[in-house]
Amino acid sequence: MAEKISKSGRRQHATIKEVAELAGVSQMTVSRVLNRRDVVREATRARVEEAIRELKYRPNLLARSLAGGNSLFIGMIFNNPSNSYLSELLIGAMNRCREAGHHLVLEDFSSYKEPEDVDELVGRVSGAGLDGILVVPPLSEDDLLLSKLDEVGIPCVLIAPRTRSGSGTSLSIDDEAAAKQMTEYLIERGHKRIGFVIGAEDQISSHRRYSGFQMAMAEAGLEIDPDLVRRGRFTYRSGMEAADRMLDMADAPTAIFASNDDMAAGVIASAFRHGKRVPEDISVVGYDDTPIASAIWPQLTTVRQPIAEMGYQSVDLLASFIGDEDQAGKDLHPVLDVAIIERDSVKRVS
Amino acid sequence: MAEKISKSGRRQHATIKEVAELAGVSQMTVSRVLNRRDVVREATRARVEEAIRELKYRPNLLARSLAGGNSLFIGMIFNNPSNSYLSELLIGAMNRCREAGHHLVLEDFSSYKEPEDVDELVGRVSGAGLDGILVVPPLSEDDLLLSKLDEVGIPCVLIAPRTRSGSGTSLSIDDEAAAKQMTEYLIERGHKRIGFVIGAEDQISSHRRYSGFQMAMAEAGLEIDPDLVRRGRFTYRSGMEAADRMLDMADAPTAIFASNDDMAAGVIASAFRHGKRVPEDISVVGYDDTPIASAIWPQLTTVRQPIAEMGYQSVDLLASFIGDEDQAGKDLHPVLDVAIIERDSVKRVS
DNA sequence: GTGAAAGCGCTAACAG
DNA sequence: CTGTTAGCGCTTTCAC
Repeated sequence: MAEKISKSGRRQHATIKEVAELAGVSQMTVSRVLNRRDVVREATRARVEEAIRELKYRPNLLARSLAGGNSLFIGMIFNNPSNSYLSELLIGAMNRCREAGHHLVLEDFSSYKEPEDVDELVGRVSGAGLDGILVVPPLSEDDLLLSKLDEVGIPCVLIAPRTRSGSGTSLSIDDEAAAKQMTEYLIERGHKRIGFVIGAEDQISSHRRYSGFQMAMAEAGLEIDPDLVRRGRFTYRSGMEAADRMLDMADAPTAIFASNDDMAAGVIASAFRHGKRVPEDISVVGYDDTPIASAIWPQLTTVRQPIAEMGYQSVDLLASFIGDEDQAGKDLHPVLDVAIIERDSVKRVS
Repeated sequence: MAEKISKSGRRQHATIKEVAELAGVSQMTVSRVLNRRDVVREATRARVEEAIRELKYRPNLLARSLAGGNSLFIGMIFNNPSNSYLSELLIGAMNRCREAGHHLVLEDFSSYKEPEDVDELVGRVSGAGLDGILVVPPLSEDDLLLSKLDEVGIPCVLIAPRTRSGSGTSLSIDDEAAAKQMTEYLIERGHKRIGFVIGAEDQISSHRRYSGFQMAMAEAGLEIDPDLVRRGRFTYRSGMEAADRMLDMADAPTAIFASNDDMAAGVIASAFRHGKRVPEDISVVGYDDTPIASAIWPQLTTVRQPIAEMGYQSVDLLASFIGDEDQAGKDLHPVLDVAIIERDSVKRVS
């Protein structure tokens, strides 16, 4: 280790200047091979790369952003800090921010309970010198907040918002297609009497997921028994209650599709209370692939959203929205695909 | 809004130079009032502060850290990206990093499955020019990884590690005291026959939590029935199985303390299968306050760790460890306090 | 008390 | 293809 140690005991990293000296070129040339801009001659590039390796040089991101002048301060607002969804979003967003030299600033909006709170909170982000904001659900479904944000004119990317319109940009996943796919998965495995637990009435994803279920059933020529469709509130308990009603029926379903994992876990609890085994006596599927899906037993077959990917892309979306005057020709509301995660809660019936 | 807009359409923030001009002083003076170093004369300071307000000036953190020369690149390694624990830790750490001008770099170690993987992974962080590393559990309990990290000589803060010793620093919470407190909570509410589900054998927190349980029982003069102590694996299913055995007994416990929330949820599922109501027929408590604790029904009374606070403090701990030559007189292994979160899974018995 | 100069490490603009 | 000259916005000397 030939590293210099400053008086503070910190490691000094090699700088571009030292690399340039070792390679016998100018700083600019080093900078060029780093950024692969114009083609540096093969021979010089090799020398520079050798020097970089030797000195274990790593570009200083701070200096890079400062000099480059194109580094955004991006805020991320959320109201549920203890949430695995947030954790994945954060990872995706941070990774992209680091790559692109942007800076992510977290703003906790947990204290937002009453409509009166919104002004203070929005003031906090608008006065913070942020270049743009990433709005994490369920904040992205809050019309009051959204309109206030729009008022102060700060660029926003809404993550999984209620609607895909609006003055800003948004990033969503196709709930309808996903629910349709999951229903088809059940149908392919021989299920015909399928129960469905709808989510909370005020969340748009509830409707879209139910609609996907309806589409798949219709396409397969299967009938939906109205008694097998119950509304829940996206909570464990509401899922349990919904299932209680279905399983009390003489002609109980062979499978239940709950609109999220919490409710699906509640459905499984209800099955236990009714002396039924999962998946032998009844198949259960969820949606979201939250930690509860793999925590419970049997582990839940469910729908997984590419959450980290959304975090990653949301940064780019915001950056391109801020960077360009004209938004023409750009997809301001991209939609991402989901995947079915097969675990142990579904069984084929004959 | 008198903001200048660059050709790229980005907002230009006011700089220290503009503030200085408006206030009729030098940049240096502005810098001084910002950093509250030596006392700037009251009158000048007022002028500067007025200018700052007028221009909505916010110091550029990039430039500040670059010039200051004291800004760390801190890595955070984890192996479970979809985890609410990580999300809170991240929030705490990021907030402190922003305040202190440090940079947090996330490194996903999920691919670490076999001992062979460790060298490549450690190489990734040691070659990345990081000043230090925050090790998130359960990585902080992995002796192989820890020794490799030690070998390459990169400063680490271990979050909730197996032991409080070691060459680096660590941050933990007092599992034993917390479990003792929770047991006392149950005892105060009249419970005498209390079941306990131990966690996975290889995790040190399992032992500490059980030990806290034993201490409280002993101090209260209560006996521990060996049949009421079962080992689980920190999973839902293992909690369910452990409770199955206890609830099959003629003399079933009136309360069960599971060493984490997943197992507690499994205990509740087992109670359902045995036709018991929670908390009317049996009280159940967990540990961790993960999302599952408030997702299930009834909501779990549990122990909450100050996770975000740990993230926050871990950054300072690392920074002070890196910054100073002599570690004398500093607490290298601080221990944080926990809190009991009262919800609906406990009932007083007479 | 306050200011002027120099530079943190890098990249943009223009030369050559 | 490569080097030179300027800064990015701030803080650190060291003067006054």
